[in-house]
Amino acid sequence: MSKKNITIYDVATEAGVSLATVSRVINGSSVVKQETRDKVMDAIQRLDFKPNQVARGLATSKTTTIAIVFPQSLFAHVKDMISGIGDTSRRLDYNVSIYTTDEIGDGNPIETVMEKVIKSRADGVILFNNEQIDEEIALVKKYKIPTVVIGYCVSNETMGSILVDAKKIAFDVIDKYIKLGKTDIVFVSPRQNLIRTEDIVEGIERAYQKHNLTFDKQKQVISTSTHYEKSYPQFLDYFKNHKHDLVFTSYDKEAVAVVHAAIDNQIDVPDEMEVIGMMNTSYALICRPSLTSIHVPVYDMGALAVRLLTKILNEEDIETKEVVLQHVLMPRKTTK
Amino acid sequence: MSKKNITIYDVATEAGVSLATVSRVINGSSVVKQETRDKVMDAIQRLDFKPNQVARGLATSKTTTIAIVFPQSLFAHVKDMISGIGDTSRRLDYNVSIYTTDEIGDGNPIETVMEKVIKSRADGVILFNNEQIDEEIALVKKYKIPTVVIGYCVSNETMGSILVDAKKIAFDVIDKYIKLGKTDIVFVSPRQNLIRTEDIVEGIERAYQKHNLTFDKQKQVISTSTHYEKSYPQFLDYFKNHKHDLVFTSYDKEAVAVVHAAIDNQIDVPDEMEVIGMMNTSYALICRPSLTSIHVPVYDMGALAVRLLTKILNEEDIETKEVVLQHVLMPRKTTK
DNA sequence: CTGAAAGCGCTAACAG
DNA sequence: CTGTTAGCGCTTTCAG
Repeated sequence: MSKKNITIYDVATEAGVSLATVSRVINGSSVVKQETRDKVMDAIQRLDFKPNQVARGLATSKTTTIAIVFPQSLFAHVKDMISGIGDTSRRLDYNVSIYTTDEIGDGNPIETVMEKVIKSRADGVILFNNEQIDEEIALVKKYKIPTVVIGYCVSNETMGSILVDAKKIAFDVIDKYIKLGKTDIVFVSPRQNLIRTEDIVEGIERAYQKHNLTFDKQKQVISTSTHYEKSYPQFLDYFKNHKHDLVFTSYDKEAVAVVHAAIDNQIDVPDEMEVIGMMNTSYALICRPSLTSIHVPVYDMGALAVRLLTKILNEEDIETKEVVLQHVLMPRKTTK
Repeated sequence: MSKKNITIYDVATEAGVSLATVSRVINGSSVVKQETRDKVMDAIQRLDFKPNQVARGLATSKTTTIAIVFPQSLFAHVKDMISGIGDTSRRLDYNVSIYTTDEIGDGNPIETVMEKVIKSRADGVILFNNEQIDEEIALVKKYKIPTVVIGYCVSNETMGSILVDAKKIAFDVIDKYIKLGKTDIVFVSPRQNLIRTEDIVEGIERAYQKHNLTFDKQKQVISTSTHYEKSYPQFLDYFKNHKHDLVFTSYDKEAVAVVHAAIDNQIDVPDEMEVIGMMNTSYALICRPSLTSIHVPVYDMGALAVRLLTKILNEEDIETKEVVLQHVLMPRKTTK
């Protein structure tokens, strides 16, 4: 507290100009004579002046920060995107604030969290598909705050989405197996997931329909935990009296639990049963046998999310507010 | 833009009081008559007023946000702490902004990043031990910004640390093995790590010294990549003509690479060679055989980091600014 | 090309 | 217990 923060005003007197001029140079305004610009730059240097973003935010009603909000339980997915989000925001000169929901159980988390976002006056928010996404979307809509959501399709004046085509992903793999006569297929999904379970199931159903077969959601969809300590025992028990042509999971870690549990029940993977995971994370590599997985471009999804969001914020021209990225199957040892 | 943001002034007129009074009630000042407080609350409700944090920040020179900065490469560790950081900041009513370094390679990342932190006027920052921690600490010191660093010991007026006793962790395991006559021990570490490699090595050295043996850093410390695609092949090659009593790694994922590579070279784990990892992540569970690992209380470290930081910010009494947490060995199948 | 002056929305003495 | 009045540090017309 000894040396008070130096302000634009200090720079102005130091440089012998008005504070308006200083403001102009730090904002790169073109209309400043080179000579005075230099004087100001010098003063800034000498005083080690760092413009106060808060004050600027108040004056411009822009905070240049974007808020990302997600439930703790979705962390595994989100972390893979944060690199892309971080790099891109940094490049575009945005700050990013994280707001996590649930896990604490105090009152109504989502509303509470969104209230903080509102108060913070973040310029925009990035949401991730999850069980309560509709509620979250309703809230950002209510407060008209520009947002892009990852993994769930919405778009309007101030909203966009970054997606992979979950229905197609599911349809393609299932269709392929059914064609080979392998119709005993099961889909396992933890409750919280970045990719919409509903979409995957719909894709699967379509594949079955195409071949005049029906997919029985009651029996062919298994829900599980994101914790290996829970999912592995569950499947260890399950595979005592079950075996399928293919089990398809919406996240690699759960697929690993399936693979290990199957093997521990003397089911040969992939000869007797094949397994396909999703996201192509390190879990797929570490799994033995190594896991066939569907690669989803998470870094790019994060990067594009902030890019799209900034376009919305700047009211740039936008070709499409629903950008869908390509996935690719990474064949490894759990499939034939 | 149609309906302008409603401000404290609007609720003041709506409630028929002055804006100072409104300010008082939203800040929970005790000296407001219940009756007028009710009037104001009503108005706030009716207008759906959300106080502007930015304006408040400017007025109080407090942003109630803490910045966490780390290199992308440290993400695996940081993500495990963010739950603790998130929950605790939420409870204490702080926002958290993330600032990532490296990976982009534009100019001098750390200085650039810290400059953003300064401009944002975050109340405090949380740093994580990494290769450039000294530089980072120098910067926060220069700008006198309160900070707590995780995994690296510093403390002074405005700084504290959250730690585990890395030297002791290492000393204890190594001492135990040497006592059993198992002296052929190797330590593997990826370059970026939350736990200081230097400390671990020092702990190992002490254990050797205690038994009048010497630890050869050149040969007994192996550095590797955090990417399994890289570390596994490296060890697959390495174990063609190496075998040790124990290999100890500073992160589970690398231990998994070691275990798999050893097994693939017909080295029996744990009978011929034992392996111990660190952090006790899901990788340890998934590894086959399951990996013995040292559990580090990451959630608590995150939680305590923000708690300590807020104590520093509020100038509360602080017993100690270097809080060290307990670790615990989780024995599994890669040790006898 | 530069300066003066009026805010941005809220807090915090200081009176009353 | 409540209202008045200065700011907080910066941007942005509007003059000149």
